[in-house]
Amino acid sequence: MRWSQTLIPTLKETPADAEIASHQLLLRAGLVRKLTGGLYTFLPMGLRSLRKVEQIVREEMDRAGAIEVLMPALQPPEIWQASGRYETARDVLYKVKDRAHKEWVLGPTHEEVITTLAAGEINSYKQLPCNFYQIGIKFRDEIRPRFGLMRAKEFIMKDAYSFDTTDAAAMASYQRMYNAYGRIFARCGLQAFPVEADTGVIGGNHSHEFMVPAETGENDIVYCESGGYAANIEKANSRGPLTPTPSVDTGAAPEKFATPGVVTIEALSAPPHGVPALAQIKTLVYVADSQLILVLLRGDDQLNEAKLLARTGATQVRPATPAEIQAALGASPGSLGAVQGVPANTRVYADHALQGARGMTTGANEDGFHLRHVSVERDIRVSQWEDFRTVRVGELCVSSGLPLKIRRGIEVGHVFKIGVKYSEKLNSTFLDENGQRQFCVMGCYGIGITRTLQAVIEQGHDKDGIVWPVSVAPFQVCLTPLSVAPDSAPMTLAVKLHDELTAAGIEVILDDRDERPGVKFKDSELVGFPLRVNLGEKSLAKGEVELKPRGGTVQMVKVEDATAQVIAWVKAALAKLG
RNA sequence: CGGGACGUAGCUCAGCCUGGUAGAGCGCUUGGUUUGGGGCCAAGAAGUCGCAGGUUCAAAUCCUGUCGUCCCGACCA
Repeated sequence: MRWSQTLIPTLKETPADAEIASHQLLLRAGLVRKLTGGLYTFLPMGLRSLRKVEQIVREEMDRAGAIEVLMPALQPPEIWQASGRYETARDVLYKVKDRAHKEWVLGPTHEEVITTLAAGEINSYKQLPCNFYQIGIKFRDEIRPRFGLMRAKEFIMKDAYSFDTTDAAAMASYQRMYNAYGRIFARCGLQAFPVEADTGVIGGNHSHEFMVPAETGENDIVYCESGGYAANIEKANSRGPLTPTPSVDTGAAPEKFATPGVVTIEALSAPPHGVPALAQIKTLVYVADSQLILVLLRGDDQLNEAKLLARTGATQVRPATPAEIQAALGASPGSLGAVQGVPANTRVYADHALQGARGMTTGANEDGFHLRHVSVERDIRVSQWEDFRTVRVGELCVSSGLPLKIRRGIEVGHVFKIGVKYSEKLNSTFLDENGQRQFCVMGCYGIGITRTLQAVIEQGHDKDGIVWPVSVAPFQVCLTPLSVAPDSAPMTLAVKLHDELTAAGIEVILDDRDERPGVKFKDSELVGFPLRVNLGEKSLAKGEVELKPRGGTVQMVKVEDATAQVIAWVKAALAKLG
């Protein structure tokens, strides 16, 4: 390939609407162009890298025994109604109408479609286990697309769905995908590691996310330095708060006292009241699937809504409005408490940190008053004790006892064991050895292909541009003749190397532009080709060319050895990635 | 959906406060020069100042509305 025969529109200046390095470089290196918010066109170099990530994923899926299919993006709403997600996922569903005004859904994911397929095609335990995958476009009505390809309205995903006869067999399928994911990210040159994850709207009970550590990531990862524990903060737990909750039994009964204008934990902890946050009870009112519930936490803890969703088993939770709170409890936010005035049919959830708590202070359910000397288990009708709090840095790891740390990460993959949620709803069954009809046990496995591509850039760049792993670079080698006159020595040799390397299966781009050396060097470094071969009159006079690895130092090579040396360099670099 | 910032040439931006002939750098075109790290000189093309109203003799500039972009939050399979 010749540089002048493709489209590589590099930019000297940073586009104003790109915030993070990888997004800026996608634009500056001419890999993509924005059509509008959250929608991008892939240009030739971006497309080549995208195809390489896809190919790595495809090879590893095939190796793991998964079967490639391709499902429609346009889907009938009926299967979404059947699964229940027409409602629960409505916020991200794009809906379109045809000329007869019938509604269709643009698929944000494909559990419904694959399960419908399996319901029709899988009838016997002899057909199981099986695992179908596809690489295709997903549509999600994101509230806020951002960071280029990281969170887009339309993106490319590899999704796989396993079907098994039993829970144990499903775990084996899950483990195969988990292992394949490790290989995939390693081959992409990415440092990605698995963390325990919340299962969210997809449902299920066992899940890991693959995270690329990056300050610009949108997830908080809680991890233990022992290496034995890592979890998304939505899922993470610890041995509890570092400071003990008050638990001395004074025998005193709850006592109402006036706190005019005091409506925050912080205000109550300040003079004149001076009640430390950890000795307060935070009373939150939520609506879980239209059911009003109370959630009690220690005053200095933060509610983890993902845990609330999981522990209550609700499909949706949201904070109650002030009007709903007033109607149910007769007080305003800031003066709420669960000691008195809670309707008998209202479930009261409490966090474990409050178990055994005595001498606590909480709202009196009367504006302008609080209660002191509250013993949680004596004075409050708690329906259910659960872990609802958000873990904080420094708390102790449940297994190792070491202090936990938190860092940011980009989620590039996610594996779930789903169970029978979709097979029940969409009737995916098989007959077992005894002729009994059973539901298929499912798992689902996603990799954000476009996001992975950008994560590679986020992890691999320097001040000059992208530093591609050789496995996903748009071209492995860039030939840079410093003179491009057709019969000049540099150009003649460049053409010869280009043809020899291409014949040997090396991916080569020949920078045949009549530009000054500085421009060509800067561009090749911006786009990030792993190996550049400089062909200039000076070194050619000595019978040599220069090999310049991206981010490395120049190595002089005899002209007659150049082809073999380049091939060896590429092979060695690929081998390192596994 | 709440909070904030911003829409002026392909890109990055100035001009707006204090209304009066539309600007710079990069990029692009042409010519010259240069030739191992985005070189230099000269000439040139290119903008309904996001859009719609309003105020005014006169609006990029002031006012109102609207659309879009980016950031923070909420949300997130």
